[in-house]
Amino acid sequence: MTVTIRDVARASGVHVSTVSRTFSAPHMVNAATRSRVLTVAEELGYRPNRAARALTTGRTHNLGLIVADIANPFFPPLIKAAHAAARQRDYHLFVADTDEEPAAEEELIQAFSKQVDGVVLCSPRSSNKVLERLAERVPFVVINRRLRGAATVLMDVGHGARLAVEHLAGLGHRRVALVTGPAGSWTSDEIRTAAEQVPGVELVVIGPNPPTERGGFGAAERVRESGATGVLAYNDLVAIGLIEGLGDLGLEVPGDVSVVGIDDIVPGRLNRPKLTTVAMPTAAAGRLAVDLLIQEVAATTSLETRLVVRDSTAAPR
Amino acid sequence: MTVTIRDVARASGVHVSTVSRTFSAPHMVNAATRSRVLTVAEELGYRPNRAARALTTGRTHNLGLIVADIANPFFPPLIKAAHAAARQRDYHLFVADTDEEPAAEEELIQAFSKQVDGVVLCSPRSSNKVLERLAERVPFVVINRRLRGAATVLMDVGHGARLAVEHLAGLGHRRVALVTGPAGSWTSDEIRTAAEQVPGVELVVIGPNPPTERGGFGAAERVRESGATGVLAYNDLVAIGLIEGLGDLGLEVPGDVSVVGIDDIVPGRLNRPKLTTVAMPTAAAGRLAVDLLIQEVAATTSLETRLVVRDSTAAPR
DNA sequence: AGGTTTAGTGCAACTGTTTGCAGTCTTGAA
DNA sequence: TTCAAGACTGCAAACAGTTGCACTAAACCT
Repeated sequence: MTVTIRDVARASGVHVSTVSRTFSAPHMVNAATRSRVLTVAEELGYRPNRAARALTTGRTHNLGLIVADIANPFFPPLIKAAHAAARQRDYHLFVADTDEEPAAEEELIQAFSKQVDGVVLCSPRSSNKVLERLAERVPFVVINRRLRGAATVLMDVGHGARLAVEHLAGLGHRRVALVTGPAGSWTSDEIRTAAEQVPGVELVVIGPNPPTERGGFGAAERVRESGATGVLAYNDLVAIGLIEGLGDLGLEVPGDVSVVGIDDIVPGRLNRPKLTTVAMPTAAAGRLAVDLLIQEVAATTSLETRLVVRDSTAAPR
Repeated sequence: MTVTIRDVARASGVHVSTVSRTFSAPHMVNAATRSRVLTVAEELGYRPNRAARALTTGRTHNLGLIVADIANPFFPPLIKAAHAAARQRDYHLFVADTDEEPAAEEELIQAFSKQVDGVVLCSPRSSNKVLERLAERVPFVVINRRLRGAATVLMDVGHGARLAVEHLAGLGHRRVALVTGPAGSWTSDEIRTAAEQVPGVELVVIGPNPPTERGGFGAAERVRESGATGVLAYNDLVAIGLIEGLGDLGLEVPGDVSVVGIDDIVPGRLNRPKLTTVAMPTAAAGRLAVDLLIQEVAATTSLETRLVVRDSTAAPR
């Protein structure tokens, strides 16, 4: 049988409320009593039941984290950091995967609402209207999306994209292709408008493309036709696929064309050539998101991105 | 304020117990009453409070999943599959990361114990003694480890390793190096004993090595010295690092030496050359583990591994 | 017609904690 | 010495459900 607060109370000769307080408000109980209760609790192997506690306090000490696809290499570092931040304050973390389905997103938030103190929603696919309604049921923080009434954590891709194009320009590339992501993607737009602002380079836009390796692979032909010597890809997966596609076309990277990705996922670091990329602070975002949630502040924060130069970029022939 | 079972009861003119039953034992309530209660509940936006339910029933409908490192590419597919399996039966999943620390493992299980109906423990680092004691507090299923009294899901690396070495032998390699993992690793031993059983190849063991890219990189020199033309690496990360190290030494893969990895992680699929590897059924393992947990069966299952031949292996020069 | 089952519902106790209120006992100050 | 203020601690009512038991009424059998 599980040992409860009553067992501890009986065994240490005090009332249950005293036992309760030694755990949830230690300063309210006499030092001697407290230590006696604690040792008895230790002996009996007592651990407070969080569900019961949640019932009265309304706080569960649980958080929810919803991502589009756990297996997409972009997310694990974010999940890991969020988990670490949560544990640090003694919170537990539900992790959920929507499989890119907006409906699952809504469903999950509903299901979580009674069971968590807040949820962090990563790159949500649902409409603003839906999210705003949901935000009334449970506190939110949204990563990578602006949402009225919710705390948001943004990563400044625009800045990174500009750095990337400037890097290419600095190497001497005059014509650079932008291999975009899916139509209507907020990120894709950010990248594009930022890239367009760099003087001295002619930008040719190739897209929309699926945000995957296959998407990049499929764009290789058009990149060659464009005559661009430098490429900024929607993300690392696209960049890696593109490099492979270019290889099949007989084009070397970075010899014939330079390509830079965005995200800085692990496969990019391991790939050959090692990918030059815009590092997204996913870990920082995950950590910050849970901090905002726990402290219940409704700020909207923007995180810096930076350029990581590796081996997939060089001066043009 | 949140709407409770009592609100629904009042609004539909029945007792709370009837409302309770329409949700937890629908067959016990008259069809007409049931539908009335349901529509009222819908109107009011009622959702059962799982924490409260857990208090009386003792079942939380939550599961815990503990892995060594969320950001290690080996785990995300497993986590994703476990999550999907859990959702399918309306369970939620806590995910936790031990950062490779055995102490964190124990701590997490303790913390979970009151809050979940079971936990799946992936490649645990704790001692059997500790785990067996913990198994009394909460049902377990362990992946990748034999443990008395707990359901276990094993992946048959040995079989895969044999296939890999046979593949190399079939290509004509007579001398193959085994780049092992950390000393005392169960997996490492499995691989070795299986590899030794393949006739017609001379096996040279190189190790122990850290189970990382750097570990593989560092072993390149010794691989060259060994004179082996084929290599089986402890895992894909090691294989990838090794390929890079060999490259730095002027050795081409698969031209000069063939290498096969183990795990089939995403970076291996994306790498150039694409990695020949032993595919571990991590997704199946995750799914199976939660199924075992939910059905409370204490079986010990073994999952098949298979060889995926890609571009990092070829006949020797 | 009378007895027995059965379906449906209500009652109230219980799950493990928290917490506002009230009581007791010291302690310090006037 | 008296009174007020603390410091502890106990009491009991929540929190949101579930469930064994009892009760009623209808249906079913002889």
